[in-house]
Formats: sequence, structure tokens, C-alpha cells
Amino acid sequence: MPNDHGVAHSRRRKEARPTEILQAALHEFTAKGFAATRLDDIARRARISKGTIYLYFASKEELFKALLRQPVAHHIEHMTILLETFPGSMEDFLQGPFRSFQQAVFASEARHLIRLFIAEAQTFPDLTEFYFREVIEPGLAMLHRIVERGIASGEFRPTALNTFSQAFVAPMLIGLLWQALFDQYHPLDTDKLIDAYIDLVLYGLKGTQTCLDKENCR
Amino acid sequence: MPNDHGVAHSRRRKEARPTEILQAALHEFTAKGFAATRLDDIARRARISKGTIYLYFASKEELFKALLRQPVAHHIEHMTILLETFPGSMEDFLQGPFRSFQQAVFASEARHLIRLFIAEAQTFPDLTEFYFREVIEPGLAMLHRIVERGIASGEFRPTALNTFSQAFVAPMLIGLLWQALFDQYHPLDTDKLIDAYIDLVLYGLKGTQTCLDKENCR
Amino acid sequence: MPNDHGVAHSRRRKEARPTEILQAALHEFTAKGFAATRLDDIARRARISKGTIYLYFASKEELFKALLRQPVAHHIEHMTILLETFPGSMEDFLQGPFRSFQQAVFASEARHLIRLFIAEAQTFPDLTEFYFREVIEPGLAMLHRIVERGIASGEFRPTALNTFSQAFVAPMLIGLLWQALFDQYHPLDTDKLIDAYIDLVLYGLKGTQTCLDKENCR
Amino acid sequence: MPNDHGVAHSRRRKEARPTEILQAALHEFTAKGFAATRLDDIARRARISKGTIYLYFASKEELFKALLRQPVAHHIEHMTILLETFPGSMEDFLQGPFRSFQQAVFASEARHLIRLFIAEAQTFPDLTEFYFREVIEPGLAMLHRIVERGIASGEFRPTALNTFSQAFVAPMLIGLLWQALFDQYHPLDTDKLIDAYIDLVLYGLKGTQTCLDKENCR
DNA sequence: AATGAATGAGTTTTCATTCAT
DNA sequence: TATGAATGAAAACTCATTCAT
Repeated sequence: MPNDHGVAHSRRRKEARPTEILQAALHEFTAKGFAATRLDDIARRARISKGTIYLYFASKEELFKALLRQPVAHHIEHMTILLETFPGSMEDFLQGPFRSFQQAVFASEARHLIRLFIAEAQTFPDLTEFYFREVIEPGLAMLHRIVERGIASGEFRPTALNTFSQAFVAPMLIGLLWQALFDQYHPLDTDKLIDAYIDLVLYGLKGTQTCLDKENCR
Repeated sequence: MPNDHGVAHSRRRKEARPTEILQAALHEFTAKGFAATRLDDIARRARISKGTIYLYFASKEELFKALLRQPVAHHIEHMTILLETFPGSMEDFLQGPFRSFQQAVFASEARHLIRLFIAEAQTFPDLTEFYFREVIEPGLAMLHRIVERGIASGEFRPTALNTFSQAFVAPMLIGLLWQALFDQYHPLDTDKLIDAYIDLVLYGLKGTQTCLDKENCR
Repeated sequence: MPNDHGVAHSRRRKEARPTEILQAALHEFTAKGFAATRLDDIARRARISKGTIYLYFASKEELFKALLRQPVAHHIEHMTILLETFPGSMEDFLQGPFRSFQQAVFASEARHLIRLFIAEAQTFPDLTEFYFREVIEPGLAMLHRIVERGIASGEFRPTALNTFSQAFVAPMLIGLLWQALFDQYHPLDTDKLIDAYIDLVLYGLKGTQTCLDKENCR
Repeated sequence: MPNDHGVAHSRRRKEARPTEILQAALHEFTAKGFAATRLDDIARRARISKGTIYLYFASKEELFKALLRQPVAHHIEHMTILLETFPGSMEDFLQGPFRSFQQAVFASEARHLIRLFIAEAQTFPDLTEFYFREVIEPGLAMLHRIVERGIASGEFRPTALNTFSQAFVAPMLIGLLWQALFDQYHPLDTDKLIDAYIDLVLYGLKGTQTCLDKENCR
């Protein structure tokens, strides 16, 4: 019965549509930015007609926001939960889950989205607020918690890094932007960059431990 | 003598036009991005007519490129020359001229332009190449040179930072982006961020070897 | 059944669009020339929106070229084929098919297009080449062939007209231009003009043959 | 006294200005047509500033009309006067002054202006009327007069050419247009074209009268 | 008289959005 | 649901014309 098949097929596709559209949108917005991307291009890439997009997203802007709202927050959430129950040292956490998190970001589509967000944030103030509330604030809180726990346990010494948790993700940001902009001119090994940076930070944080005389070492 | 005034006024204005236009363009492009900025807006801000822009810039794109090509390279150049003749230690250089350089970037218009470049680089590949050749490559070379000189003189130990000079400017980038995007939600003291980071880097570079005795350490 | 009607209507219209647009374009371009014609006017005349034109033609220039490329060549082609198989005398051909051809040009839209081409040829060099290759060269070749056949059969005497086949169509050109420019001041009977001219040419071509005494004839 | 010189020089130039502008305008309008020609181009070619044009011509349109009104009429006038007092046969007139006139048109700037007029006539109805009254009508009258005189003296037979004097200048028109449009693809010897045509016309006009036996000479 | 910087109306072109099918 | 032809608002860009010098 072709009808049955047709319906089933249609339903299956129907459910997949938003995702298909978002994937196409990711590709196009990433390549050209919001304004320079045409819905036609997204539709063509998703192999649907332009009108169909409007069945699932109210406007180009909403599609863009939906794309950017999707996929970053859960990384942070996951890390935060992991941290709460993490039994080991904070050095182990940074060398383990935190490093993995950064590698995961580089491996995922999120890598494009972060850059896209930076590019378009001015144009979409509500996106900026969304990111701050959903990603930045919880992310910084988590980083702060790591340092706090490290200090509380005597693993870390107190440093300015406690106030500037942003610095923890600085090399990830550098890496993302470099990859997108300059890799063609001069490739960058982002894994090693992250490793080097974690070492640097840990070195700075642990500081006095490697020092013979704790009292005298700052 | 109205004639005198008129001539003087007109001449002064004529020569100032490109600069006036570029200033207005900086403001508008910065606020809305390339595509969303209308030449009408730039013209209105510069208090001239739309057509006048075309007397000085061939197109919206050329105006944008002219804006971005202007003002970053000379900062780097200045630093590079300074470094060559710098008599002191590399720690002094980082704490002195290098810190000043970063503060200068934050104080200047360049702060907006860097973010604008990141946002629009995808759309203007020739700008990307320009930045790589004129800013990134010489900048990295200079940073590399600092570490090399420090190692050669026994001031620094060899670390991965030697390979990843990008990491030196990571917090400046974080600071620029934070200022533009999130300062309204949570202000960031960029001066202190830079200080903290230079400390971190120096600590990592100089290593534990140098610290036995607080008075002697730093 | 409104649906049926609707579909039929829409389909019919869609296929007809390019033709409708070209007709409107013919009218407007003919009346005002290329530069002075606004796409708005063409759209209004075709009862569509400005944007629709761009669904079928890439630009104003392409629309103009499409208009001029259309409809002249086939006249020539038809004549050329006719000539190859024409059984009668060349006088009969000139008095018959060739005269009809000229009358057909006067009756058709081509009459406007030729003038339009003359007006705009400077601006569109590729159109000029197109006309030369597709219309002028084959047209002259055909005229040349007529004279040749006439001479070969002894019907015509050799004259300079053999080298200047252009002269055959001179009155048609005069007629077209007169009609467009001066008919309001002084109407011209183009049919009779053509007749008179064909007589003149035939008289010249047949020339001495019809004269009994060669020495006395001219 | 530099003032004197200056004034003299200025006056001399001042008087020459309109002509200089018209020459530049001829060149530019001829090359690109009315609409596509920019006053800037004309000014540059005349080595003056754009504003200066407006000291001598009220608008682009007036400049164009002034250009086209100039220089054709006097050719006709001259011919007409010549004809009135011409002592020889009309054949001599056609072979002499009339042929010279056509050659003069080809050699002069008028050659461009005629084509320019054809191209733009639609856009400037008053120009069309001007041409009809000043050029076409007197020109046709003169041609008509030639034929009449020839018939009156028994030199010519009555033919349809009497009614269609336009045909006399047909090859000149063909030649002008060919030169402008197709000479690059296939050069045309306009002198010989005119010669051939005058022969053809004379042959037709003198016709059967020079033939001994009317019945056999068509 | 001459200049040429400045203007802004006018035109082409693009593309998000709609809607009849 | 899905389509894609049609729309028309919006924006870049041009250039005749003006006018202060």
C-alpha cells in the first residue's frame, strides 16, 4: 500500500525536518554569516523548498537563534554535574574531564557556533543575554568552583586566576578562531595548545607545592 | 572676512573627509556588522550625503576594508623595533612595553576593529590574508623572539609556550570580546586580567627553579 | 472547480511569462531606448512585479539582449533555404520571395528591433557581433548568391551590385527608419518604395541584355 | 602686463569654449549614446570642469540638442543653391556635386551625428521635427528638383524614383551605419558603394530613352 | 568665468516572506 | 505538508545639477 508507505515516509521526514534544516543552516551561516546567507541556499542544502523552512521557523532570524541556542549549554551542564561528584583532585579534573571537554568542543559543531556567535552577537542582543545566562555564567561558575575546591583542599594556592576564570578558556578561544581564520596559512595543533596551556595553568596554580619552602614561596 | 573663513573651513573639511567617514564607519560597522550597516547611516553620522562617501571610497566593501587595514600593524611594528634594542630582561619587557602595548590596544579604536575583523573575516578572505601577513605573523614572530631571548639568557626555561606564542595574547582577546559582549552583564577589569596573566606566564616561564626565597623570587 | 482553473491559469501564465516580459520590454525599449527605460515600466506593462523579471532574466542588459537576439535570424534562414530550391528565375525570386520577406519585416516586430539595434549597437558590442554573424553575413551571402545565379544563367549582367549586396536592403532600412521617425510628418508608402526599388535594381541588373543595341544603351 | 595677456587669453578661450565642449560632446555621445555619456567624461575630454559646461549649456539635454542642431543643414543648403545655378546636365550634377556631397558627409563629423540622431530620435521628438524641417524636407526637395529638371530636359524618363527620392541617399545611410557597426568585421569601401549606386540610379533614370527600341527594353 | 565638492533623486538589484496550488 | 512563483521593501550605487569659493 503506497499510501501507508508514503505517510510513514512523510512522518519520518517530517520529524527530521527541523534538524535537517538546522544542519543546513549551520553550514551556510557558518560560511557566510547571518546577513550574507540566503534562505535559498539553506533550502537547497536541506533539499527542501524555501517555503518549507517557514513551516518550522518563523523567520530567518528565528532560525538563526534556534541554531545558536541549541547545543552549547549541555556541555557546560554536563561538566558542572561531573564536577560536583568528582572524587579526584582538581588537577585530575583539569587534566581529565576539562581537557576532554575542550577537545569535544573542537570536535563538535559547537566550534563553528562559538565563532558565529562572536560575529553576530552585536546584531542579536537577546542571543548575547542567552549566552551569558546559559553558557558563560554557569561556565565561569564551574571554573571558579574548580579553583575554590583546589584551594580548599590545599592543592592550589590562591592566585588572580580565581577572579579571572575567563583565562581558563582563553586558549580554546584562540584555537577556535585560529582554526577558522588562519589555519590555511599556518596550521595550529590545538590539542597540543590545550595541553601546553593546562600545564601552564596548573604550574601557576600549584605553584608553591613545587617550592621547597611553602611559607617563603609567595 | 567670510571668504577667508569659508575657504579655510572648506579646505579643512575636504582633507578631513576620509577620516570623518572612517570614524562614522567605525561606529556603524562596529555596532551592526558589515551587512546590516547602511551607507545612509554612515553618511548621516558623518553629516554628509550618501554620494559623498563615494567620492572617497569606491564601494561599501572598500570602505570597510580601508577601515580595517588602517590601524593595527603599526602597534606591532613599534613593539618589534623596541624589542630589538631593549636592553633589559625579557621579564621587564613583558611587564613593561608588552603590558603597555596591550593596554594601548584596549584604549584605542583597535579594540573594536579586532572584533569586527573576527566577525567578518569569513566574508573578506583578502582581509584575512592581510591580517595574517601584517599583524599575526609579525606579532607571533616578536613573541617568539621574546621567549627565545629569555631562554638564551637563562632567564626562562624552555616550555611549550615557545611553540604556542598565540597563548601570550589569549587574555587580550578574551578581554576584548568580553568587553564588547558581556561587560553590560558583568564588568571585567581588563587591566588586572592582563596583569594576572602576565604573572601566570612569567611564573610558568621562569619555573620553580628560581624560587627558593621569596625576596629573590620576583 | 476553482482549483482546476487556478492550476491551468497559473501554469499557462508561468510558461507565458518570458514572452509576456519580452513583449512589454519590446514596447518600452522601443519607445525610450535602453538607458531611458525603467524596469518598473516594463514590469507594470507586463502586469507583474519588478522582482519577477529577475526570475526570468538575469539583468536589464540580459533582458535587452534576449529581446534582440530573438527574432531576426530565422527570416534570413528561411529565405536562404527557399533560394536553394527555388526553381524560377532570379527576377522571379526578387519579385516574389524577396519582396515578401521585406514586407514581412515591415509587418513584424522585427521592424522595431532593427532600429533599436542600430540605436544601441555601440553600447553592446557582443550584440553587434551577434547580428553580424547571425543576420548580416548570412543575409549578404544570400543576396550575393542571387546575383551570382542570375549572372550564371545569363539573366543578369555583372555589375558592382555583386560586390555591394548591402544596396539590396537599403530601401528597407530607409523605410524602417522613416516609418519610425518621420511618418508623422510625411507618410511613406513602404510597399511602393520597395516595389520601385526592386524595379530599379532589376533594371540595372538585366541592363544591356534587354537592349537590342549594346553601343546605344548607356 | 600679465593681466592683459591673461584677459586676452581668457577671452580667446572663452570664445572657443562652446566649440571645445561640443567637440568633446560629439566624441563622447557618439561613443556611448546620450544616456550612457557622463558630463564628467565630456568635461575631462574638453579639459574643463564639469561646472563650466553649465556656463554654456543649460543642461545635458540642451548640450545634446545643440550638438545635433549644428552641422548638417548647411550641407543641404549649399547643395540647393548650387543646384539652382548649375549649368550642366543632371547626370553631371549627380556625378559631380551630389557625389562630392556624399563623400563630404563621410569625411565629416556629420557621419557620426546622423547615426546618433537615429539612435536618440525617439527620446527627443523636437530634434526629430528639427531634422525633418531643416534637413530631410529640403534635402528631399532638392533631390526631387534634380529628377524634375532631368525629366523636363528629356535627360531622364519618369520613374517611381521621382516619388521616392529617399532612395537616392539610401546607400549613404547604409554606408554610415555599416562603417559604425560592422567595419571591424568586414570593411566597406564607401566611395565605391556610392559610385556603384549612382551608376545604378542613372542607369535606371536614363533608362529606355537611350534604348532604341522601347518594346524590347522593358 | 571657472572650479569641483557636495548633493540626493532615481534606478537596478536582491531576497525574506507570502500564498495559491 | 510542501512547493516555488511572485512580491515589494530595502539598499547600493550613479550622476546631473548646484553653489560656495
